[in-house]
Amino acid sequence: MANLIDIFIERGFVDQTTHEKVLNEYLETERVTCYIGFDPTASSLHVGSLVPIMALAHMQRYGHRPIALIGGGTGLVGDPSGKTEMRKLLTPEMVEENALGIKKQLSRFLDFSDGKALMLNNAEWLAKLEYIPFLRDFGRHFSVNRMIKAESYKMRLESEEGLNFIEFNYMLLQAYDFLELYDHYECRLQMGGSDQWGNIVAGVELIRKVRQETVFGITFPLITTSSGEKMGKTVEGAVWLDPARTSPYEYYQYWINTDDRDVERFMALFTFLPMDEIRAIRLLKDADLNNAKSVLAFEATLLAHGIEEANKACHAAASMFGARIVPKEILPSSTIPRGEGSLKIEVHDTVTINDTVAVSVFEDTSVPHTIMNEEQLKEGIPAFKLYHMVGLASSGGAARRLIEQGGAYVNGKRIESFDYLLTDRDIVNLEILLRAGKKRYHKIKIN
RNA sequence: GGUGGGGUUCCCGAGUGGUCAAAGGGAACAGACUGUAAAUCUGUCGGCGAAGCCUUCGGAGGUUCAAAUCCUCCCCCCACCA
Repeated sequence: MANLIDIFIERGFVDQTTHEKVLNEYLETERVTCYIGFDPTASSLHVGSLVPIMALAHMQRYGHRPIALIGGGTGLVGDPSGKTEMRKLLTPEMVEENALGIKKQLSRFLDFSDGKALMLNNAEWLAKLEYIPFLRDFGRHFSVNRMIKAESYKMRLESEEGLNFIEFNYMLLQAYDFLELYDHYECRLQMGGSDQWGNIVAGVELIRKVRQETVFGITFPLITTSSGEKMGKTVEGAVWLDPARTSPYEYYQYWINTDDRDVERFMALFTFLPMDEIRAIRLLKDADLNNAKSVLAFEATLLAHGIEEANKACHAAASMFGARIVPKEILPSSTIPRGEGSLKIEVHDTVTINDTVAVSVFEDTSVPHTIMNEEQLKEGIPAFKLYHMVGLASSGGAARRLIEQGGAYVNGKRIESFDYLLTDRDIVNLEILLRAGKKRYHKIKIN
């Protein structure tokens, strides 16, 4: 079996590790249990959490047992690591609700059957802690002198806002989690983002002090895009894994818009495609590089939403932006639909305008859409109002500007005037295709 | 608790009575160029069917023909001292 650490390093998952050598041996010789904590700060995980999720998934693929630990207890305290501002404190009800959503999403990446992966909530043991016994048994092992030197607290200690006591305790609780998981699940490895280094090391040290045992930690690098942004941020906010918040179509679009420079790196991190194939895309350019982006988008959507949604998103993209045939030589292991045969777009009718946009009609609900009845259109509705209504513009004024700047298209044709009246005459095959700018689409479906 | 400094539009930040919907930068959006990428250039960037009007400068009052700007009270943040 290939050593997992090597796989992790090869795919870009590793920032720092503790006891590199011993950890290597440990992973080579045993079926291990490892854990990563997830903050239940929202009812959905987002793209920013994909690195830890993928790390757990890799673990499982190599026969190890991953534990996803929901921070139901620690979420009540708030982790200050790497944060410039204090976290909002969560109520127990919120944590409970969020944990449910998170489990659902993790189930797509991890197999929780037969104890092959576990999901635990640290509220289980943290809520029961008593202050005095906790301080006496564990608090005495923590040196404040060391804690305040921790990188994870540094930013806050130097900031104007400072660090308050509840947050200062976070590290102790996370260290205690590790101990708990070590005691009850033989978990000897904790992973996390690079901002978690201090918290992870605190756990490693606590276990050494109270159990005289060596346990391990791995941190992931903070993944940013080449333009310096954090992963998973768009104007609309985070890119969520919950299809109700970010539709599979938008999710697919997020990935297809990946910067050229990031394709190889992201492919290694966010898909399971073999590394030799991924390395090959380094040589691609222009259209072929775009094909590689399609594969990235497809594979990422496949993992997060399943094959059916991935196919739909892929077809929707093809119908909106033009079909791409991904050659067999590019990422051959990917199951992305390739070529004529597999790319089924039911084209009942194709209207080609200016040879640039093909409007095809087929059953799909991926592209954002609004349902209207024909009556509403009979008397006509000014374009800028419609654009605002369906959310392609944030206000009437914004819609007006958009149109005046030439960024609005109806059925592929640029509209010249903001008060262009859309009527039932604009309906083509029971829909009207609105476009804002180069890549934002919205369909009006009739009836 | 004391003293001093602050809270401005998405973010940073200028503005100390009218010329302020508020400089400048960033982000964002559109156009051109392209490959649904990046870079670059140009334009836009509170709301309203756009004339004018309305809302905005921590909150509430007040002075004034006129307030982001002056006065009063309150809330919050920071620094130093306790």
